[in-house]
Amino acid sequence: MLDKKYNHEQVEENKYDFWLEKDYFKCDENSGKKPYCIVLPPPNVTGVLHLGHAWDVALQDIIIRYKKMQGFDTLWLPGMDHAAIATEAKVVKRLKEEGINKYEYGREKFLEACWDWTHEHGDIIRKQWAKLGVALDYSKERFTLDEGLSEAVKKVFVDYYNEGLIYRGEKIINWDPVAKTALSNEEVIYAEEKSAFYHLKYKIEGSDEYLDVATTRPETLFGDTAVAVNENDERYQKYVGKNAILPLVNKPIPIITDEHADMEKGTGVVKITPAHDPNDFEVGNRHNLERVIIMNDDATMNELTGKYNGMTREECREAVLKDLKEQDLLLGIEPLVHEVGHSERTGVMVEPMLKKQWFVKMRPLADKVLETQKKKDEKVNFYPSRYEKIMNHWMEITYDWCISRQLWWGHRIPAWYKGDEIYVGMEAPKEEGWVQDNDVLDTWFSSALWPFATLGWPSSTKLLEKYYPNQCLVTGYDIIPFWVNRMTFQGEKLLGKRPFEDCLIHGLIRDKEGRKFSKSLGNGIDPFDMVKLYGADSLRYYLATDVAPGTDMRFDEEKIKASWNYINKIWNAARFVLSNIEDLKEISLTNLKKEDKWILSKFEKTLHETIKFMDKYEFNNAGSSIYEFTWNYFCDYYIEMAKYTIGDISTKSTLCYILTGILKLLHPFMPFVTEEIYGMLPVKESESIMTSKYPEYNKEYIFKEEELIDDSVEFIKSFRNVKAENNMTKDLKIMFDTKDNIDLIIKVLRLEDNLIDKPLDIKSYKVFSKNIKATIYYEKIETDSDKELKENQINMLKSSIERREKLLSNENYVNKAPANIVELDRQKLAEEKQKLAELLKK
RNA sequence: GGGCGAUUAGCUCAGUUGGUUAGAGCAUUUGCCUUACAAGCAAGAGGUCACAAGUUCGAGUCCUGUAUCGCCCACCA
Repeated sequence: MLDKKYNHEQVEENKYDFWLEKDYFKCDENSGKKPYCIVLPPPNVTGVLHLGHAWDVALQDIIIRYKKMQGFDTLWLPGMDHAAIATEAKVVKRLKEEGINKYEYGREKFLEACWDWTHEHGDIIRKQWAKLGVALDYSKERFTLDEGLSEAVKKVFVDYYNEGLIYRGEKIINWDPVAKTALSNEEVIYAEEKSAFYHLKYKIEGSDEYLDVATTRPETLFGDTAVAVNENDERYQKYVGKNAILPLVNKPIPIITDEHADMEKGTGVVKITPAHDPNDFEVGNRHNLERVIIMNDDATMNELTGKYNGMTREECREAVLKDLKEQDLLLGIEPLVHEVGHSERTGVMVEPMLKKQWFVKMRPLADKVLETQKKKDEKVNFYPSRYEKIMNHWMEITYDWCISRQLWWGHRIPAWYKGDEIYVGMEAPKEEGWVQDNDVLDTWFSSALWPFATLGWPSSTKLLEKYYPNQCLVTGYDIIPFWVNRMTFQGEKLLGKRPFEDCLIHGLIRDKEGRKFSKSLGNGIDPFDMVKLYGADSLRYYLATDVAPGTDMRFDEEKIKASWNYINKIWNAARFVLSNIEDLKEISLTNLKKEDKWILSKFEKTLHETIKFMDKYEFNNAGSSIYEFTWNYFCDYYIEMAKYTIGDISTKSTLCYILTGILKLLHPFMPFVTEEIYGMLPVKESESIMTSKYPEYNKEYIFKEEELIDDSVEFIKSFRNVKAENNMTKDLKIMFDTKDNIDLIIKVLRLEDNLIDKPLDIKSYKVFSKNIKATIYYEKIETDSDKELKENQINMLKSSIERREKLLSNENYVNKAPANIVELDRQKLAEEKQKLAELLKK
């Protein structure tokens, strides 16, 4: 006998180990079954799992368990990401707390510390996955920095280099002066900041005239090597060819014309700093200007800035402004709010700087994706489809990807230098004197290979053959530019096929007020606190069903409680069923009663809907569909009715059949409790619900309406309504005009002692459904509120009848609207008229 | 400067191709310890679907515009 209350702790204990022991999570690449593969977005080993991860894996587990039960050979491949810059920052911080400096410690020992960190957090993450009950195939687990991935990464680098798709070049890149590394565009977060246009006086050499140069970054003037105006700008033509005097420095720099100078913007005069601005860099190239780097790697000013040497950017700006003012070179300050780039990881203001870095040439790779996305059967299908636009747009505008990072934790770049010579290869050159590049690759360079490198690529393995392309990828929309896009162009370039057929995108989880979860706000919620309080099943069900696909979610603990209540409801329904079917030997759905047929029909309808929603990844809709069936039909009606025929084989069979069906439909959402209850069924097809078959839509159990009890249900509702609205007590009397099909109604409504067969001469109330009619006799003094209620009812009926009559007299409506809709209106009208007549009679 | 999303009951959210009187959970009101469940049962109340105009017999749903909020993208000196 089950406990009276659902005990999630007890239910969830040991189940995961049982599944693992039975190898239920393992794929079977040698089976003839159709493959269904998802690779898990590898969480960073930086930390532990948060609510967002819980959401992400819950969705994937639902898909995997659903597909497995449907007979697919499922592979859900787990793994973790070494997260180069993020992990390195954590390890640096930890060492610092121990008084150790990264550089003094040395590369080798530092990497050891990183591996220690990785193993520690990897263990925690695996335990967390277990708590959530996710069906990951650990025998295939990978790490972005493991041997296989490293080989794949090297191969891509070498091949691309030989093909000209990877090159080393000196360009303006985003420099993180805290992490002291280059960043890609995607790693730069733009945020609005209060700033100003500073109008600087650049005097014309040998004249009293000057140019008004507006800039937001006066401290970069030391790197100016020209001043540009537009060639069509008549205001400044007379100065072109002359020199301007660089303020403070008093160095002459040429006044040039360039298309970059926009007459409409600012004063139309722009200072050119080729080593610290991407646009100016281009201008510099066009005009062969000198590139003067004026900052150190930590973004302090360097020796080229003279007395400002050693100042931070901010200090230097203050000092420069002060000095400019003193020398009457500051024309004005115009307040301005603009977007300033910050490092995604360290939060520091990014410095555009001229650096020699490695790049991936993006245009040909991106074009291939744009081409493929036009082909219906070859494209990545996004759910919701609008996210496809984000990827396509990115492919259109993307430019070369800076992949080198001045870090230690990661895939070291397979390039060696000897003087001016470069060697790129899988192994170090044999000869003496070659020195390997010190840098590592962007962490996303390896994760971009995740859908196939984890399956053995570049070797042609059985896994790769069977599970590539993956069937689905699940991730948040914030990861599309970093990861989804890059997997797509890499997969299509390297394997000639999309990496996954479907891409299910979910939103971000926020706190109750709609704010992002963040350390600084201190609003974080540990999902495992929730697991402890309500169980993993409750948390998963909540996460999977709360919002429509692709939208953000506001965290609400009350809803997890509601999920718990739902499971408790299922638990108790199971308690009733199991305690009454202990002696059931087999399910026999013959000699069915009307109510059996009714619930079976409802179940088939629910199943049909559920499958439709599951296949579209609309778990919220699938969830509601199952919920409604379980609670409102099975519990509220069928179980109540079953109590009166519980001895029948057909009743027991139907109870068992429906309960089994509910458990199966819910299993992907709440694996633990469904496994627990499934294990107690007297008749079942397999040891575990995980290896049972998902129900298939069966028209055999769709019965005709006249064989069902919908009409009785309608009568029951009508009776309860009249009884409650008139505050009737148990001593009401009722006379049935209809004699057929009323036994069940009498039982459910407990009317055995209230039946009479002759009218009484007291106040009466009509109760009826389409086919069943009865009169309640109940004497009660009518109060004002009763009268009001009745009047309201009459008025509502009258207005509804009026509306419908008008509608039905509209020829356009009757002719153009579908016949069944019109017919329905006619029926309703007739019913309403009848009801009104009954009410008015009294 | 482009693009996307949101706006529906007190709160959090659903509403598929336009079609019964717009739904759910929580909260709320009334009545119930009915032998699976009081974390429950039964019955209610609660919404001019942000605004305006349009198409249509019919609009929460489609078209146009507006407002507010949010997000993404973009080299605005």
